[in-house]
Amino acid sequence: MNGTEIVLDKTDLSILRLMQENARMTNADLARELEMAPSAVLERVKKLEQKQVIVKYTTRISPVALGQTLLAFIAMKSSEGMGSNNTAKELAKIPEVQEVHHIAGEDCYMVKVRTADSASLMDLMRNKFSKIQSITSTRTTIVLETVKEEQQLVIPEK
Amino acid sequence: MNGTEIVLDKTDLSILRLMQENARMTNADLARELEMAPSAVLERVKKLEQKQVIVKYTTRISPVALGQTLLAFIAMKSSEGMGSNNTAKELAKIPEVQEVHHIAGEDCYMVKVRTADSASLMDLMRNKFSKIQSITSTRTTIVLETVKEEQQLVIPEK
DNA sequence: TGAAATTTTCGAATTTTATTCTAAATAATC
DNA sequence: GATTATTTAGAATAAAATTCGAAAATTTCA
Repeated sequence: MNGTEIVLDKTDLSILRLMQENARMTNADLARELEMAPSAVLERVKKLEQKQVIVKYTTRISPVALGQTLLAFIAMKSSEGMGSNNTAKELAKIPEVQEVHHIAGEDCYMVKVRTADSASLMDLMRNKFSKIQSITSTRTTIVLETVKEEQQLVIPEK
Repeated sequence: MNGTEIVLDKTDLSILRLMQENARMTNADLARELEMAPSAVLERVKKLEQKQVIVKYTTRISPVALGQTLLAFIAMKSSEGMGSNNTAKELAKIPEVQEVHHIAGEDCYMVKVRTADSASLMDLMRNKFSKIQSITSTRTTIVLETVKEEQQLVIPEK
């Protein structure tokens, strides 16, 4: 046994499904939807937060509205030993780096980066990535158009 | 002139910065933070929603808690003409597909998929992807470990 | 420039929601 | 099947959301 195992019942899943769709839904509305007392629902939500099932409530902002029109995936190789992931941690510190994944296969990391334009991506590579010694190579793929981008999970009924 | 151009002042950016960090922050707290009347802040938030600067309020849920432990990037080639993006639209309909990007270079699309395990990814490929005739090849990269995953934008001061 | 028009902000009033707490009900344990 | 732990409900109170009219600030353009 692990002690960390998390049991989620039907009600929890419904809460998660509703909250995933609209994080600003009021507790009262949630209660109405689930046909429960607001106090009971609140209790559950707090537990989901405590158990870290709910990681964060966040607002999705249009990148275009903020002039952040460049998105790129960068496959990177690193010279570090397989055990350590210092390279990844260094990459993760950079705000423009939205994702860092350790991947199977030829390359070591898959990195997702969002910046204003290609000039600022170049900046980033020159001033940040180049400072991370362990990176031995990068292969950048520019996104021309994004058709879908979300991280909604598929939440089972039960 | 475009008519669609969006002007965001310092206050708007502060609102976005705070809301991006915590979508469930109360309007009252926002107002206190910005040292403004709640009614004025509310007005701004509503406008940001209307202008689609705020796209969505969403709850980030731990994939592990829901047993969704497999993440993969799939680079795809498609036989469709350059103008159309029907393939992408079909891919976007699949709930397990979190992202679909049209990319520059050899491949046509970069697709991000999250499922329970490798078996369900196989399922997905057999039962969904294979139904999309225009897909001519796929190259799947499995994520071994995710070090960072968010889509927080870097919001300028002014 | 400066008057008119538009937008933004404020503050007070009202409705709604969040939160707390105790007791009852339900579920789990041994 | 009795005991223990957990969950729920309901009522009470504190806090927040929302509305709206008026003042202030900003923008427009003659």
